[in-house]
Amino acid sequence: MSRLTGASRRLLRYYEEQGLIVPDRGENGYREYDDRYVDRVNQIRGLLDAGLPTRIIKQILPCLDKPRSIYFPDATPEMLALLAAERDRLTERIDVLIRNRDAMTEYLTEVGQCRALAPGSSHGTPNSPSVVSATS
Amino acid sequence: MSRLTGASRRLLRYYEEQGLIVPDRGENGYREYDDRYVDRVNQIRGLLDAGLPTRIIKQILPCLDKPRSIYFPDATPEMLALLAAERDRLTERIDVLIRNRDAMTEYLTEVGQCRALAPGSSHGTPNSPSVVSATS
DNA sequence: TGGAACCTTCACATAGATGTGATGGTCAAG
DNA sequence: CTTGACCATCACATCTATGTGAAGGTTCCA
Repeated sequence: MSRLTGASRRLLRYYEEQGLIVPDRGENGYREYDDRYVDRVNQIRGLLDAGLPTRIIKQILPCLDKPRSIYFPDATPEMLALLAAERDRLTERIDVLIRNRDAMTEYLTEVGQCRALAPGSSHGTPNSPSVVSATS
Repeated sequence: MSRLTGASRRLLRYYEEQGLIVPDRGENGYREYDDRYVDRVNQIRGLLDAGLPTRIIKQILPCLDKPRSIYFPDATPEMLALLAAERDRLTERIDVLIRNRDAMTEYLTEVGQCRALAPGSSHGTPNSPSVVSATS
C-alpha cells in the first residue's frame, strides 16, 4: 500500500489513527488494504495538500467516496452544509493561489525568461495585478 | 500593524525572525512598520496559506516586491529558476485543489442542494470526474 | 507621580503531519 | 531451526506555524 500510494507506512497508520481509513485485519493482525483504498489515500493526500485538516477530511470524505452516485445514503444536512462551506473556503484559497501564481508568472514574464513551462495542466486567469490576501 | 494585517504581533515577530520582514527600529527600539509592509505581510500570509514554507517564501519574496517593475536589480538566475519551479509546483497544487473542489461541487450538485454559492469569485472548470492526487 | 496602554525580549507550550527507532510477532524459504 | 523480509505497536523526535505568559521598558495623558 505504501508503495502504491507513496505514503509512508507511518502515514498510513496515522490516517488510520485519524479514522480516515479503516483497513481490515487478517488473522495475524496484518492490515489488509482493499484496492479501493489506494484511491482513497490519494484523495486524502490531495485534501491534506489542500490544507484541510484530517478532522474535516474525515467528515467530508464519506461524501466523496468512490462507489457513490449509486445510492448516497447518510448525507445529513449538516454534512452537506459543511461540505459546501469547505468547498467555498477551498475556492477562496484557490483564488489566492491563482493570484499568487499569476503574480509570479507576471514577474517572470517581465524579467523575460519565462521558460520552465508548467508540466501539468494550465488552469487559471493569466492576468490580475500583483498581490494577494489570505482568508483562512 | 497587527490590526492592519490580521496577523498577531507574535506572528509578525515570527515573520521577522524568519527574515521575511525587516522593520526599522525607532530610537526606543520599537518596530516601525513602513506602510508597504501591510501588503507584504498579506502576501506572506497568502503564500504561507499556499503551503509554501517560510524558507521558500523568503527566497521568492524579493522578486515579488511591490515597487518592482521599476528596476528589479538583484535577480540571480538561481532565484528565477527557483521562482519558476515554485510557480509550477503552485500550479500543480492549484490543479489538485480545483479537481477536489469540482468533485465536491459535483457531489453537491448530484445531491441537489447546491445553495451556499461561492462568495468570492468563481474560477475553475466545473467538470472533471471525481478524484485527485497529491504532488508535493 | 501615577497609571493605562503600548512596546520589548525570552521562553515555554501546542497542534498537526510526519520521521525514526526499539521491541517483538509472522511467514516463507533454506 | 534459522534467517530474512515482512508486519505490528509504542513512544519519542522534529519541523512549522502559532499561542501565551512573564518581566520589564516607554509614552502619554491626567
